[in-house]
This record gives sequence, C-alpha cells and structure tokens, in this order.
Amino acid sequence: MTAFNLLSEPIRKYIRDKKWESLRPIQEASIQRIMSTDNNYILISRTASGKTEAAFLPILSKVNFKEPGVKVLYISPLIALINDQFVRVESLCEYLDVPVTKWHGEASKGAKDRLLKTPEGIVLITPESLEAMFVNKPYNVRHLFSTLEYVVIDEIHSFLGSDRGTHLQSLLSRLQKINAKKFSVIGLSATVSDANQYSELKEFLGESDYTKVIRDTTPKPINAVFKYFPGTVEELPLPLLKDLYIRTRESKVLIFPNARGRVEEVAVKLKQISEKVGGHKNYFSHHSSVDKEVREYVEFFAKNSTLQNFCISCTSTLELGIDIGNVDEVVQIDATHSIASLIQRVGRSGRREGKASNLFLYATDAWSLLQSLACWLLYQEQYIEPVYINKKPYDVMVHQLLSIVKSYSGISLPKLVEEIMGNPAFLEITLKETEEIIFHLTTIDFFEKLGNELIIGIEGEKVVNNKDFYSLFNTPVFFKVSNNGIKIGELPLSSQIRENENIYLSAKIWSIKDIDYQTKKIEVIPAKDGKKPKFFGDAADIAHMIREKMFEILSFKEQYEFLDDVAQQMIILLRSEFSSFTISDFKKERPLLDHNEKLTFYSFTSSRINRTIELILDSLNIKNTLDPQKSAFEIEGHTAEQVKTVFTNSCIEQNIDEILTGLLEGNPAIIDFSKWGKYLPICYQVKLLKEKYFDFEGCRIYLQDLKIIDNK
DNA sequence: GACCTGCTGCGGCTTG
Repeated sequence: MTAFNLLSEPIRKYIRDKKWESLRPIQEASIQRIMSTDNNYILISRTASGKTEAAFLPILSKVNFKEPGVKVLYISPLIALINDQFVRVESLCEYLDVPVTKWHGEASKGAKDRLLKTPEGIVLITPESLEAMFVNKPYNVRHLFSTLEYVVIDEIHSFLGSDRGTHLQSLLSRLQKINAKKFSVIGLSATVSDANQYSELKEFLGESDYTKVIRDTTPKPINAVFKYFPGTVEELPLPLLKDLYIRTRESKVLIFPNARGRVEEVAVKLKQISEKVGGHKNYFSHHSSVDKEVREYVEFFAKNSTLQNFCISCTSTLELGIDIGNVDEVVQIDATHSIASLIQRVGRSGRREGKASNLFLYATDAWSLLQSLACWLLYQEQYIEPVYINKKPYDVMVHQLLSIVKSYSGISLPKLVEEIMGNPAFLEITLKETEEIIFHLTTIDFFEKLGNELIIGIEGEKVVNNKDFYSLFNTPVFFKVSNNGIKIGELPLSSQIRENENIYLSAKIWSIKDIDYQTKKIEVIPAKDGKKPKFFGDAADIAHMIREKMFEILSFKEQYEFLDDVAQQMIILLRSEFSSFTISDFKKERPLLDHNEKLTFYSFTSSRINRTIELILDSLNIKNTLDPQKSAFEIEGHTAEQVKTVFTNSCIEQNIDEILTGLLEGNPAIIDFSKWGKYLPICYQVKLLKEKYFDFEGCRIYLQDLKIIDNK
C-alpha cells in the first residue's frame, strides 16, 4: 500500500486540498513506519524538506483524539519556532477538529486556561515551560500530560550534547513516569550526517532498540566562492563591503558575520552604500540583542517579500528552522566554528525545490580563511564534528534534585534517590555520588530535613522561586535601549556606553543621550555616524578534526578552484611558512618552530585539548601563551629538546585533582560555564572541570601519538 | 575579538 493510502481520510483530503503532487521521500518513509509500528523515530532530512509533516501526517492519522487528555506533545528549543509551527500544525488539525495549544512564556494565558479546563489535542511547548509546570504545578503535568501517545522533538540536534539536552532528557523520563502507557518519541533534525551520531541520538531518546533512524540523503548542490580581503578586528575592509554590496544587491540574502557587533557593522555600512547609490533600503540586523518585536518584523518582512530584495545581517538566531521564506544567497564572513553550523547556514538558501544554494565565504584573515576552507572541505566529505555527551552531568542533577523536591513539597531521602537514579539522564552517576550531592545541598541550606522528609531550605527557596530557575543556561545583564518609548534592543554595559557616544544597533545609528543605572535603561536619538557596539562572549570550542584538516591543507599542495586569486595566494603564503618542516603524517606530526630564541608549537587540535596542554605547561611553570585562532603556543625560556621531553614524558593524570582544586580556589568563577555547577561540592566541581572544560582523555591520546617536527 | 536558547505568579490596570 502506498504511504498516501495509509493516511486517514481527513489527512488525505488535506493533501488533496493543498494540491501536493507527491509526498517527499522522508514523508513516504515516515508514514510507512510510523503507521505500522510504535517505535521511536529520528527523522533526518535537510531544511525545508517537509519534516514537520513527515511526523504529523501519520501521527494525526493514527492517534485517537476522541479520548480526553492531551495526546501529542511537541517540544521545541525556540518560542519563534513554536509560533511558526503552530500555524502549520493548526491548518492540518482543522481537518480533524483537533485543538492545538501553544504553551510557552509568551503564549496567551486564556488559551492555557482553556486547555486546563478541557485537556485535549496537541500542545506545543518549550523545555523550560515544561520544567516550570513540573516545579510549580506538578498536578497540572498529570492533569494534562498523562495520556500522551506521541512526543515530537524539533531540532533535536540543538539539544544533543548540551546541558539543555540533558535537562530535556530528564524531563522526558519524568514525563514517561506519569504516563501509564509508553509514549513514542519522534525527533526531527537537519544536521546529523555522521552515522556515529545515530547511537548518541538513540541513547538520548532512551531504549535504543526501539529507536530507528529515517534519513533522506538527497544532496543539495551548493556553489561556493571564497574571497579574501585583508582586514582588522576593528573594522571590515571597505573593498570587502563594496564587493559584498555588488554581489548581494539584487538578491534576498542572509549574511553571517559571527559576532553581534560585526553584524551591526555590516548592516549599517551596506545600508549606507545602498543609500548612496540608490539601491533598496531593506537592510536589517537580527541577533539576540535586537528587540524582539523588531526581530519579528524583520522575519515577517523576509517571509512576505516575494518581489522586494532584502539583506539580513545576523547571528545564529537565523540558523535554526524558523521559516523566513526564500533566500537566494548565504554569505559567511570569516570561519564558522563548526561544520554543523555551516550546514545550518547553507541550508537557509535555495529552499525552492531544485534550486541550487549559493554560498559566499569572505575571509579577513589568513587563519580564518584556512579554517573556513577546512570546514568547507569537511562538509563536502559529509563530516560533522562529534557531539560530546557528558555522562556524569552532576550540575544538571543539582537542578533536577531541586525541581523534584520542590514539586513534591516533602519527599523522603530513599524516594528522592530512587527518583533521580531511575532517570536515564543520570544513569552513570553512582548511588554514593548522588547521596554526597544531596548531603552537600543540605549543608548549604538548599534542602532542609523535616522529620523523615526533605524540603526546600532557606537558600534553596531563593533559587527555586526565582524566574531564572527554569533554564540550564546563564544570561548576562543588559541595559534596555530605547528611543522615545520605542524599544530598539539591549546592550551590555561597557566602556563604550557613555553619554554622547554613537553606536549601531538594529541596523541604525544612535547617539546615547541618557543612561539610567538604576533601571538599566539607555535613551538614544538617531545619529549620522558611529561605531559597532561591544558585546562580550566566549569563543565557541573548535573540534580537533577542523584543526587537523587545517594542517592537512597546509601540508599538501592541492589547489582549490573555488578560491579567488588573493585567497589562493594567502594559502600559498601560509604553506610557505610551514615549508621548513618535513611532514609525512598530518595526523600525528605537529610543527615546533624555533625562531629568535622563542618556540612556537602549532598544536592543530581542539580548543579543549589546547586548554589542557596550557594547564600542563602552566603546572610545570613553563611560560606559554596560546593563540586560539592559530592553535599555537608561544613558549619562552626553553629549548626545543626540553619541550619535546615535556610532551613525551608528561604524566597528566598525576596531581591533577590537586591542581584543579587550587585553580578553583584561586578563581571560583572558572566554574561559571555551568550555571548549577557552583552548588556542587568542590571535588565534584573538579570532576565537572575535567569533563567539560578540559579534555584529559583526548589530551592523553593526542600526546601519546604526537611526533614533534622541528625546523632545525 | 568571540553565538544562542527561556521565564511563574500575582496584583493591578485597561478593555470588550
């Protein structure tokens, strides 16, 4: 039987009314499988290939919505995505008379109240809203979600390997616990190309044996062009901006310049050029610090402008699945930090069937060019960096312990231990470890013993009753920027924020008129010229494979026809800098440059391994500076022979706990990469540092194979 | 120099 015929009549009518000529391959496959089994499925297929329908067409055909209770729970990482999907799912559900309810922080309370009165149909939710319900109204979780048949997780790759993912995994397990019947889980993703990740994904959903992967590998042709314009960190080179303008003025374009300040610079400067030559005015910026309503307007404009061209300069806010309509070209300025990110960005263009995607890569620095090239080549080899999954997420456990104790308002120790240990998210954390963490939380007054039960303690109350409790990630403090009551966006307090300073924000130029430090507000008026704003942030970690590929490119002579002449020359120049080394194995060998009484060790490895090497050198009192972009260590006061000996003999396991404890005592803020880590006993903070900040196992293997090649 | 993500409950107001 064909997939179409397996669907229920109302759904078939929907497809006929939509005048679809055929089902997409991923839909054909998923309908066959979902209709006939109760397995979990992970649907992998590129952006705009109809994944949402691939999940919902069969689910809506199969599930009996006549019985009371919510039957399908859709979980998304973004509110914007929920709002987007709501429209699509609702238009489908009209054929079945099944209600769809949005449940997130910005969703209508009236709709939520209606659902509480009559729990039914489909609910779209964020993990944080689900968490909030578990903490504050656990009876509502039971009331609404104890008759689930399907849970759909959108953009599942965005959860994988992050604390937010572990959190979601824990919530899924808690959800299953209140359901008498087992529900099935369908995960949707565009960015999984490595089969190694299948097992991680399956484990993420629990019950690996019942989880199957359905994948559509139809490739999308992409035309890539690399260009090189030497520039500085402060400002983009004018020739680059001019070239970029000419190349994009007659298209619908997304530009990814990596940093928010630079996003503003690109938007403002292209707009200025366009004004001068009488081009279109539709230049926008889109990132987390642009006001939400402004961002929504930009998304709306892009989605509805079929005739007008536009240019949106943006960060990863436009990387995930929000439908912004047709984009002709994607521009990446300097290297992406991951291949996964490159894939998502490329996927934003050429959504029209059969149309090729265009990708322009501009580099302003030789090493960034090399990194871009490495990412592009790996992308073509269908490689994606592995996701790192923390098997002992002590910090997430702290959060979930608080959540469980609060939801019970009184729970015995054995019951709490049983609850948390039975959760697959914490499978590898031992009983002893769990008990020690609970004990510690009692000593810092997060928990209090009341008779035989644990309740939330005085300090715990402060944390649990704060609206910041529900998420697993930290958010910095920002000042709200507005002009005459109109919100523009927000900025962090920096040396730049002073009265009469001019800054870019939301693709416009503003002059700061007043700063209110009490209410954290900045009043601005329009201005003629200014500077890009300063934001603070951490650089994302780069995977070992990207660095290795960079070294591979340098050690071979291969020419790439997609590089422009200047870019080609830059690669040749970089290669010549390494020509004094005889490299025969780019996987194991690494160059050590001896020059002017200084040594430069090019490690070409991951950020985490570099951090670990840095720690080892520091602990041996070897003065060193790491250049993160070049993945290179400058080492002073040592000979090449001494450095070689250090690397070959270094016994990194020795004293490491002592060193890390010292590090934490000297600088407790180092644990701030984990929002909940600071509430752990010191020895667990050390474990967390080892697992997530450094990479001792990776470093051990790296050093074990390492062969240092010098230029002497 | 360096990304992103979400948010309860309640009192008090306006609006239909």
